[in-house]
Amino acid sequence: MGRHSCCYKQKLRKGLWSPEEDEKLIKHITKFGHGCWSSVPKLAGLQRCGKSCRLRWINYLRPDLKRGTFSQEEENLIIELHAVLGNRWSQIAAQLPGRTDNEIKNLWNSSIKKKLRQRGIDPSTHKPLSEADSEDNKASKNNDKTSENSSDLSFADAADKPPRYPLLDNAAASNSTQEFFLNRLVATHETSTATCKPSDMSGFLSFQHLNYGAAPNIALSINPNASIFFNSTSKSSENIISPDHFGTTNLAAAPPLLPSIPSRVNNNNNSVTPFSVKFENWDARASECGFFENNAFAWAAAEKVEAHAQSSESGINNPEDIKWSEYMQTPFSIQTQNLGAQDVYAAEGWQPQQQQQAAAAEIYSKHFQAFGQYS
DNA sequence: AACCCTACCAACCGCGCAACC
DNA sequence: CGGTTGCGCGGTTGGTAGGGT
Repeated sequence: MGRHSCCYKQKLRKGLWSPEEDEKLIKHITKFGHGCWSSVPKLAGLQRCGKSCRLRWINYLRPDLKRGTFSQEEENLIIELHAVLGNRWSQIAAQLPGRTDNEIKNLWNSSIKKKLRQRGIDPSTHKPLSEADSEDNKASKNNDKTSENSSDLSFADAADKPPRYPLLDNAAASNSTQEFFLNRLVATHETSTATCKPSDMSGFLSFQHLNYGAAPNIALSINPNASIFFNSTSKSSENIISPDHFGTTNLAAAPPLLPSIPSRVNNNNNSVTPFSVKFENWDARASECGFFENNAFAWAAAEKVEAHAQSSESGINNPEDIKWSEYMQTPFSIQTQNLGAQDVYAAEGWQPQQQQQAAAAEIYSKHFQAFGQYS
């Protein structure tokens, strides 16, 4: 206590990040890594505090971020993990590749909490509300009008039943939730001797153990040969995707799972997969980092191919996050005249999407007005 | 058209912890 | 060994969009 916030220093910008700031930060980190965060803004030419830069990178600019809407499987997993871990968002996020603690926290507070209550489940205790009510006030019998609708949550039963968490049911039917996860933690630490990180719970839920065969949407292929550029300076909690992050002992022997994340698929709005586009468009492509040369993000391309195939087959339109195109794709497409996003997509078996780009450009210009305060 | 309300989410803030000096 | 620094986490805030009246 008592320490001054770094942002109290004079002339440090606060508030929303402009595309130019994002560009500076990304360029700097892709070239040099973040190293000491406090030195990043100076080296990158930003009038921000290091803390702000770190936050922006972790929550928004990191190339391995998935973004887009959460799948039902992801929501269920969050609920299950929250039942065990509580509000330890970073640990929950560690089990959801491409998701940030901030993102999960926001989802929890804005959506999941409400859904749980509607289903008669206390979001803090994960017990039926009727149970909690009877503890608080035995006289009040809360007859739920909450179970009138069909559930968005696959596990949710009526309020008078305890909540069911199918992943846990499948994996450890006889165990309590807490016991199951604790057992998983112990087992993982015992078996993954070489790579298990002691300081956190990374890998305590491998995808196989989480029965992701039943939840393939969160699967992720790992290229075991890929070295991650930021590994040397990143701590596990930053969730830079690395092979040992998902339970090395299991994944090493397992064939790579082809990712399919439906939330990223959209035929109408925008199907931009941010990092493959933006990084290949500018300096990082030619830089020394080998960020893409080593195929660390091969899954992204594979995902696009499969996602596109799925969307073509099913004709299902899913909501898609277009922020990346707002901030990144459009301006960089303009800057790089020889290699536009269309070329990248074409090269990777992805359809050129001029119309989507136009839509993104429109939205970008719309959002850009919001940055007028800085200009 | 204007206002209000709600939901969403990016960003900030304060704190704890660990490493460093 | 105590102070300082830097990082990460969780809680909270504030801006914006969208829907309703």
